[in-house]
Amino acid sequence: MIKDKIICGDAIEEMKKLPDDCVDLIFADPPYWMRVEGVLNRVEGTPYDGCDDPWDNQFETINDYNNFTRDWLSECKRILKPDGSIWVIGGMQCIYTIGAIMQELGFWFINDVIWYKRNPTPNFKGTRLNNSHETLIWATKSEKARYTFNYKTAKELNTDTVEEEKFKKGVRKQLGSVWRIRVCKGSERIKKDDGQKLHTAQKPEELLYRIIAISSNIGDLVFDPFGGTMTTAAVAKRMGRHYLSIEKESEYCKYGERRLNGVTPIIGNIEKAVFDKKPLRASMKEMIAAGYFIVGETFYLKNFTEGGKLLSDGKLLYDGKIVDIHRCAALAKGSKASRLNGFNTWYVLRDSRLVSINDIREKYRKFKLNNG
Amino acid sequence: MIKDKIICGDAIEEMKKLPDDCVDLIFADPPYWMRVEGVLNRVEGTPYDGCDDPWDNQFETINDYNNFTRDWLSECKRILKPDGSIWVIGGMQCIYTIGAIMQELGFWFINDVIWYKRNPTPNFKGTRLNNSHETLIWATKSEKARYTFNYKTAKELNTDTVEEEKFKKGVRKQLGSVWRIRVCKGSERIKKDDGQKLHTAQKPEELLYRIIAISSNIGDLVFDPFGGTMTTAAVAKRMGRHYLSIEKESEYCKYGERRLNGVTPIIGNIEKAVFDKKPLRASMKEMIAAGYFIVGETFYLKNFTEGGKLLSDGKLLYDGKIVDIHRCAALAKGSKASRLNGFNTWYVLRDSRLVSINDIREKYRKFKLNNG
DNA sequence: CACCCTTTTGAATCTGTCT
DNA sequence: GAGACAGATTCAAAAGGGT
Repeated sequence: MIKDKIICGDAIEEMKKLPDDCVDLIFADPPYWMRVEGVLNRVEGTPYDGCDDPWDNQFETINDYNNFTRDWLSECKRILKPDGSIWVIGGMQCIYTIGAIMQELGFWFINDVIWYKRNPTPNFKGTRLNNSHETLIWATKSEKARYTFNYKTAKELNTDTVEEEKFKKGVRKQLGSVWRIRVCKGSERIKKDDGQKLHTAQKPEELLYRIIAISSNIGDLVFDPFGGTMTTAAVAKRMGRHYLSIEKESEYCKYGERRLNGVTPIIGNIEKAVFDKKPLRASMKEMIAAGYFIVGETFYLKNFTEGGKLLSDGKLLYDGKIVDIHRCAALAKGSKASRLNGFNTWYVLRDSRLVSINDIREKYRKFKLNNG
Repeated sequence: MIKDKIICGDAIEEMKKLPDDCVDLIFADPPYWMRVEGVLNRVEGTPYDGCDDPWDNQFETINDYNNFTRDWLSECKRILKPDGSIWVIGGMQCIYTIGAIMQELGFWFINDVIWYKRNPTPNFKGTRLNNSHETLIWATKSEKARYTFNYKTAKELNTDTVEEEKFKKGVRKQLGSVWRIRVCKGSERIKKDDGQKLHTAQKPEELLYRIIAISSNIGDLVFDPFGGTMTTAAVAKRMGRHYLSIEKESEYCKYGERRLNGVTPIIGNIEKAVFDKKPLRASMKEMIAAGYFIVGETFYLKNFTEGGKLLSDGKLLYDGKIVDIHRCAALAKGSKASRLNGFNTWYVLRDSRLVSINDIREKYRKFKLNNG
């Protein structure tokens, strides 16, 4: 499989050369149909294509744009792995068409995400509200897909709803669907040799950083059909992912190669998604067999209330009934719920002191990790 | 024309009975088609009382939903005045379908607006990003529509990007497309006589307040095809607009009537959009005719420098040339500009003291307002 | 009345893996 | 594919109750 490459060519034609189910993550920033001027533009307004190209003429009507959208999305769906996911970004001119076609093609939406710009261009004319956001759609190929979502890593990155001071102290909240991110400006902006900016719609690296951190793992292949300034590829490489980007404009490809050559991977906890690593499975039954719990011993609540006697199958005898530790937790606490997390509820006596069964489980997991 | 009424019946059928081009503003909160199944438990185990409305889940396929959407939007387009506008709200499950169909029907998008919820329901299971927004589309029937947009009123209402303290001091910034508004909870929520909430998706009054303040004027007719708890009608009535709402559920209509009976109009500067009121036109010529200026009198700069003699057509004789007061201001101040604002430049003698001609114009405007 | 602590609740496509 | 079972999971705001 081709990877870590920029392909200079037409997105749809080049995608057709790729095999089925070959990429883990797609980020797409497609051209959009601006009906005001009848010119095909990127979000924020730069012309997408040279006007001498006959490819332009396909976009004379909204119907042509729909067909184009359906074509590239269909190819994306084909090359995306069953458990992979896709992000598409767009402004109000195109995102509704794109979203509707995605649903028509069977894509299943995980979230739509708002990029709420910290420093949008003001609307000088005062004829409408200042357009200060763009929309991203995050989706899978099907409802059943078990997509990568590094929930805790996302939480770790959440600067949107936690004030800066609290954030520094380590306070983290569940990440939401509105992301406050700066527009790409200053030194981040790729300049041509003549000092002019290469592209007016260059996406900020922070946006791609979040997307890749949240929805992919180290070593995954990140694909971008409309590579542009190669932000997707650059951030993917920096984060230890593989990349593959298609771009039609040879000038963008040239500067993109140069940009990618300057990127060195930096792999930290976020990149490795260590917060989301799943612990070893540890059933009560096997912990009893390993001697970490003793059949017949009493389980207590934190306040020393007796909560049941341990049976050999890992369940508890409580009030004459045999129930699992989670159900028993709900009963003992008088909860309306049928089950509560037993590991956060129960304590046992060790050296005359109460010890959380969760702590004991952690010890067992370390043992299991070291001893096969 | 029917107005200030709740119509109990099917939205599409009842709209068909209304004439063409009869409403100024539409707010539509259609069924979202959430596709929720089963019971969702909170972390503590209690069930979440979400959207179990059969009305929301009546659609079998995307095609059914598309057809329904196309039907009600078509009727909305027909009854909306040529210079009116429409707001439609939806979540990620439906807004892309809605937006695409609106564009297909020829609606012209002014803005899409994000309702960024201050207190969204968290994602209890950590399965995806916390869905903390809904999307509104604001559109007209055609590109040519001269829609109402109270720009300065919008700015006046902007609490989203100005910190509270500065806001209190009167600092205002251009209103953007992301609105930070609380979810409707607590005492604002309409309760049934048994104490249960009437409706699972009651919209906050603040949201409607902004919409109506920004995109309508006193006396306009505000229409809502899916009235629900009648928030649209209630806020419209409070703001001195006429209302017309359709609702299928007779229970909602009953409580809606009760709610509307309790509403008294409160008309302030926001409601009247005074910030956006254009001042009366007042030409020099008509002010001379009304005796506010005397032909032949001298116009002075603030420092008593003579700046020209007033002619009968309202122009000034300056340095042997006949020029208008704005051009003359530039000449007299030696400015590089060809024209400066003459009303801020010139003074005339009244009772031996210099008086700004702008103050005299204000007096004249007051007179004109009171005397036709 | 002020303050503090607890309880309630909001348009939600809301579990994963092994047998 | 169904069933068993292990394991992981929430935030802001307002209402209500007690001191």
